[in-house]
Amino acid sequence: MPKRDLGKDPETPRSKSTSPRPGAANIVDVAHRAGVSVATVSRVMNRPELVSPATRERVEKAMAELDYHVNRAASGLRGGYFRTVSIVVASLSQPWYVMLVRALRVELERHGYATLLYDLDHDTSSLVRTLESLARQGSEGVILSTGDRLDDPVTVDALSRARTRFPLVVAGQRVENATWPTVQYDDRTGAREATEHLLEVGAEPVAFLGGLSCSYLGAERFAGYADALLAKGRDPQEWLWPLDGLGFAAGYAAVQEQVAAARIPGGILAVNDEVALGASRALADHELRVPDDVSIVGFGDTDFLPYVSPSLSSVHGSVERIAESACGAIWDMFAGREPAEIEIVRRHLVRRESSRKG
Amino acid sequence: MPKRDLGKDPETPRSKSTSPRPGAANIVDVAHRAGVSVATVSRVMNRPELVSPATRERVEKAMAELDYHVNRAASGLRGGYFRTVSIVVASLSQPWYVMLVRALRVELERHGYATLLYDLDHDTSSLVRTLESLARQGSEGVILSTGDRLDDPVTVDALSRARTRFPLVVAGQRVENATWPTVQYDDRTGAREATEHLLEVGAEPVAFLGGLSCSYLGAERFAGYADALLAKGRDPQEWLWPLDGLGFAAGYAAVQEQVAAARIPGGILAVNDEVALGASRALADHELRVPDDVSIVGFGDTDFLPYVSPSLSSVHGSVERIAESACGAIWDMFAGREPAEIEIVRRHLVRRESSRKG
DNA sequence: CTGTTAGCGCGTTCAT
DNA sequence: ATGAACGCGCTAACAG
Repeated sequence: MPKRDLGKDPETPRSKSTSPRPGAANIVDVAHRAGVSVATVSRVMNRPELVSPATRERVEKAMAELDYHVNRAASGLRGGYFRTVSIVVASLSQPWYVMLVRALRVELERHGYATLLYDLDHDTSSLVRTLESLARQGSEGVILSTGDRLDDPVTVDALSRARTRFPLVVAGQRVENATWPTVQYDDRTGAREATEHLLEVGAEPVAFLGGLSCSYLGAERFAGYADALLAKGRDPQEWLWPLDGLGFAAGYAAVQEQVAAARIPGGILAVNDEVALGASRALADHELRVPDDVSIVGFGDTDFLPYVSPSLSSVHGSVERIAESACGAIWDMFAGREPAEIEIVRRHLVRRESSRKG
Repeated sequence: MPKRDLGKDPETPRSKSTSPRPGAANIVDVAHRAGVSVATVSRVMNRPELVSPATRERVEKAMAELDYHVNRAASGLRGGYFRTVSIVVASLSQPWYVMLVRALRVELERHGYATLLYDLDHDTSSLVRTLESLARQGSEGVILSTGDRLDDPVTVDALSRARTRFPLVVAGQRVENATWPTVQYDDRTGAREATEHLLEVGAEPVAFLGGLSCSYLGAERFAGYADALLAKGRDPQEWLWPLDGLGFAAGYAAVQEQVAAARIPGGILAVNDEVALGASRALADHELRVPDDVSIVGFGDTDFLPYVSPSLSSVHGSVERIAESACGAIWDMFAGREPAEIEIVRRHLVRRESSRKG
């Protein structure tokens, strides 16, 4: 297997600039201009506390005058770091992952790190490939977030090997016997509470709208749903509705199909907010009113929920906390410390019109 | 002004790994194992046609066995390229920019390029700072997309200087006398057609919901709106509604305020889809029906539009075309060719429930 | 507090 | 078709 990482497409033109930018100032130029050695310039950038204020000022002036910017390649080569972290997400078509990327970026930027972005588009083989090529792409660490199942042997192997190459933290799920740090929501409890809420407002029976086969999140949320139903002596399998995809269209199609078959529940717990909105629209198209006929609760508490009609209830969880924890684990690993193995972020239900007492 | 790009926060732990990964194989190891010189290994990676098939195979086998991955830092240092492009967007809170990022990533990945992501969050000073630090962050080129005004002297200067440091393409707007290549939508025509459509369905008067002061896009779309109104002898200023922000909440608040003041139009052209949805909800909260009382058209044709109630009409424009053109310009510049100065992508209206003949 | 110096891993001549 | 050797710009020892 060839290990070429670069420009596989012969059509792709390659950058001509063999040496960086012709007129660009380098550290030697700055040192010269400031009348100091390159080491001092380097210190001003990396360990300013070791340089006298007067010297530091001279150097900084020289840097400004020459429009100097450190060369990341040289810096990374010598120092072994890049001040760059990779984020790998399941799919940017899902708003929650976008929220996560935003939160992570803020956190990373705050610490002076740049962000490399990868989008798997729910393709597992793409995960393995991405992990493989991430090896030396120039990022110091990787934050992976996906709700898709990660526990098949090939993926676990890829993840384990990746872990030996760079700090890796997985946001969103926990794999048995996994060796990497994990941050995730308490999805099971969140789903149980949401289901209990639906039962409380009399929205029976409650259907669970979410695919399970290849979704870790779906399975986890279904487990919480099942907890609530079993406590009431109901069969959780009876109103388990399969879903083909995780977007608006999938939610719409699934509900459309069930309702057309005259299967009409009192409430729907959707695996995410997009599916919930799709479901809501499908119900509307069948003259079913939300929440009077059918209540709906989604997952994620995405920003559009208050503005759709009816506004959608959803299970909230702080994405900032996830981001902070994930970055915290990364900083720990950078520092050679052992990160906390698992961090669980609590969820809570946000009630809106779609699940009011009807 | 100090030019430090790295870890400003003293609290941030720094990566310990002085040399990359301890056990990582490098090009020397591969050469040794394959019984060739490092030059040959390099050729296998970069100019495989110059290596005999037999040798190539031996080298590739060695690379696989050693789990070798080229070191981007060293490669970039020597070769002056990174196979990385930076994307800078106005705000990831707006779905259109997310769509753009997705499309760009696909295009870049297809050509073997990684993606660095920056989010300005509509902060102009942040743009200047970002551009500044992008200088040598390790990306070969920059694609900037924002609808915020770029034509103040400081920004233009920052952009012009950036352009001397790396290939830069601006997606979304054109600045007079600008020296950088631009790809953008034909927003003015799109807005005119949307307004004409609203007039056709009898949704008069038509209000324009969009801030102009700091938004290039707002101004452009207003111009198209004004074109249509002026052709009918209407005053475009009369129903120009200011907007504080560009999200759901801003659209909601603006319409809420106008309606509370008993200013009720027959139609609303919103500067984007989020604003349109916020507006739609505000109308609903005032017992105004869409489209029977008020029609709405947005901009962007975001994916949730068909699933809200009523579904929202919107001005569509191919984000893939924008992405392709932007990348095309980047490849041109990489190859030393002059890119096309301006590329305009056509728009067209997608009619949905919110602007049906009422 | 500051200067000197040795590589980091790779791509590229220029040899052969 | 292949190899030897140089140096890209920077950081981190170490020396002073």
